[in-house]
Amino acid sequence: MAIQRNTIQRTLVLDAVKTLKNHPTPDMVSEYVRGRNPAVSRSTIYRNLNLLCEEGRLQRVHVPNSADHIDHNCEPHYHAVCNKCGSVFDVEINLDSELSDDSSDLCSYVSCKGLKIKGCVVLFTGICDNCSEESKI
Amino acid sequence: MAIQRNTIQRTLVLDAVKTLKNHPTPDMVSEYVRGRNPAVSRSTIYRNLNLLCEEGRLQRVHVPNSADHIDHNCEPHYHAVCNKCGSVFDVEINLDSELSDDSSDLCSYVSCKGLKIKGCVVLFTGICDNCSEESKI
DNA sequence: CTTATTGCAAAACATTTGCAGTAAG
DNA sequence: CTTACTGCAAATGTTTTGCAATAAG
Repeated sequence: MAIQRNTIQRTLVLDAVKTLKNHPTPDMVSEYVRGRNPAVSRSTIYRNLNLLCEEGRLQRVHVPNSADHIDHNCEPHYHAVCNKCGSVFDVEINLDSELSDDSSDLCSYVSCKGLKIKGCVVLFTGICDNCSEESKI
Repeated sequence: MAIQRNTIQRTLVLDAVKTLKNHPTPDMVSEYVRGRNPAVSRSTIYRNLNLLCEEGRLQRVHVPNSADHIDHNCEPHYHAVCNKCGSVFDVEINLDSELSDDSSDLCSYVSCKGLKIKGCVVLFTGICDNCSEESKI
């Protein structure tokens, strides 16, 4: 079912992701939304994030061993996750590389017996500045 | 804690993954193991898969919206998942491409503000032959 | 003997769902 | 009015954990 009505809950959810800008998890969205309207339920957060992602107004970032993260930027681009704190960052492509923003380009480099490859998910990993600072102390 | 004892349960778990060869989920491992020894508990399956992966004797393949899959082949290589049935396949690199088996090579193509990139996870997606046959019928 | 390992049941975690009530159009 | 949407509570799927009992070395 597509989006047909503009509820205050829906607006709050979309605004939260756009305001936070930090690839929040549904939980972080929930916390932010509840700060402005404590009555909004967790199910509504999840349902609206799902609908907004399906409509292409938000983008989902799957992170292993963690909740999903939500990106307000729907243009194709890569992400990186901190192995310590789980924060998600946007990644920049080096100008002189063969890699493009569109990860499905990688598909032309590979083949697979028994499966027709259509797309590709890439997630970079590392340690964020915050966490590497902490470990120095 | 590292592996120190060779229990029959541990042997059954390792044998299951090596025999099945199809990147089974813990559930599929459990079913196979229980076919040979119904007393083995699910916790033991999980605990042994975790230990064997930590030791580098098995490899874990994270699949979004699905249980993990376990690979008996620990050499670095890429995987693809069927969007319909969730089966996991090994991917072959085209000989004349810049892509190598080691996904961390991709890291040299990108940079990230606020995070030091160390590695990279790649998962190809598509439709397997079985599922595309089914949809033709 | 010692303690790593097991089985069980319960908990944890992220997310979805059934249903009756509410509100957007 | 109609029915998309919400809130709640309960269920789902996957994995982990506390604890007493077992067994590997």
